Amino acid sequence: MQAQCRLDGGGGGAVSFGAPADVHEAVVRELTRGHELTARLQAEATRALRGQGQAEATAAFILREVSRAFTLCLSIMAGGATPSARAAPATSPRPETPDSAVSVGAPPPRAREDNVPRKRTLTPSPFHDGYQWRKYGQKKINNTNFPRGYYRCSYHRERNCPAQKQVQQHNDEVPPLFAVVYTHEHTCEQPSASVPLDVATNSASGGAAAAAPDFFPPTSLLQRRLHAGTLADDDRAAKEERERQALVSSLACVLQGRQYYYDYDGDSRGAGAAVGPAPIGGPSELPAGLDTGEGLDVMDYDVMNTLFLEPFGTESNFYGTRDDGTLF
DNA sequence: AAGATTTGACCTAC
DNA sequence: GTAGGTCAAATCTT
Repeated sequence: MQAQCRLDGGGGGAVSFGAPADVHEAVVRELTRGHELTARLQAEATRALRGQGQAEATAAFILREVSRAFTLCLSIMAGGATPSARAAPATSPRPETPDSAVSVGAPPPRAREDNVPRKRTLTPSPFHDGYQWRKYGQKKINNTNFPRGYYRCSYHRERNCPAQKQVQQHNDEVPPLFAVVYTHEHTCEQPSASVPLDVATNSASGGAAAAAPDFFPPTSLLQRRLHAGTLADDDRAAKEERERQALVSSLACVLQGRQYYYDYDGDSRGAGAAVGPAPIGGPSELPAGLDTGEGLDVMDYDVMNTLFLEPFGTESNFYGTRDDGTLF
């Protein structure tokens, strides 16, 4: 991966951390966020470029490579296990956690007999991963503040797809983060598919295909009506507005957490030129337009820069905070 | 009416 | 016995 991230634990470093374990945790956290954003961008790009032939194929290819790079880095951070090695947890250097591919600091889930490899991640948008899910249970988990929801693929029955995931709110912040645990791989071909997207495994192929992205609601009735063209225009407009607000909210959360803020130069937009990144404020200050009707476009472009263009560009693309809280 | 969600009961591993 | 995961009837939504 060509992205260059200024991240060290010393005084001259980008972000201050204490023990090496803190650095490790921070790296895993950022990689996990990056991976999640890549998945979401993949879904967005799929929708935006649908039917545009070469552009669609090129974007899909590059995003798969970015996703694969995140996966590899996460595997390395997990202790040297490769994605394929996750299928054999007995050989993992960290056999104590069945979902050792990604650790987010939450209590490890109870061990299961089936030995199914799991992937756990934190995300502000637990329901947007390109797949359609159906909730089949909810459980209050001991020593946690939030119930855990159990979901399986909407095509579990009709296509015998074994994919499942668990979603549990992770913190009290606004907007909140959610811990998502994926189990099993999708084996179904979901409708409106054009680009494979398997967030659970990072496998770009594997026969799993992405449905049209959706931000609301968690499962599929509204999506199906939209796909079927049975949604009234008013409903469609309302849904688009909810999608827009959800996207802005969740992306703002991610960017706030990272403190990666970018100036947006509207004149250079669309020409393909990478806009020079610049910190424009503290964690509470969002890029201009985020809370306006133009927010989505700005965020789309910034996320594209962050994940798509700049990893292949120059250094100095990443920002953090000094010990005194100022941005650099 | 069909499909999704909720929720208490049940199952199983520890 | 306890806790996590799943089932299935009841309820809700469209």
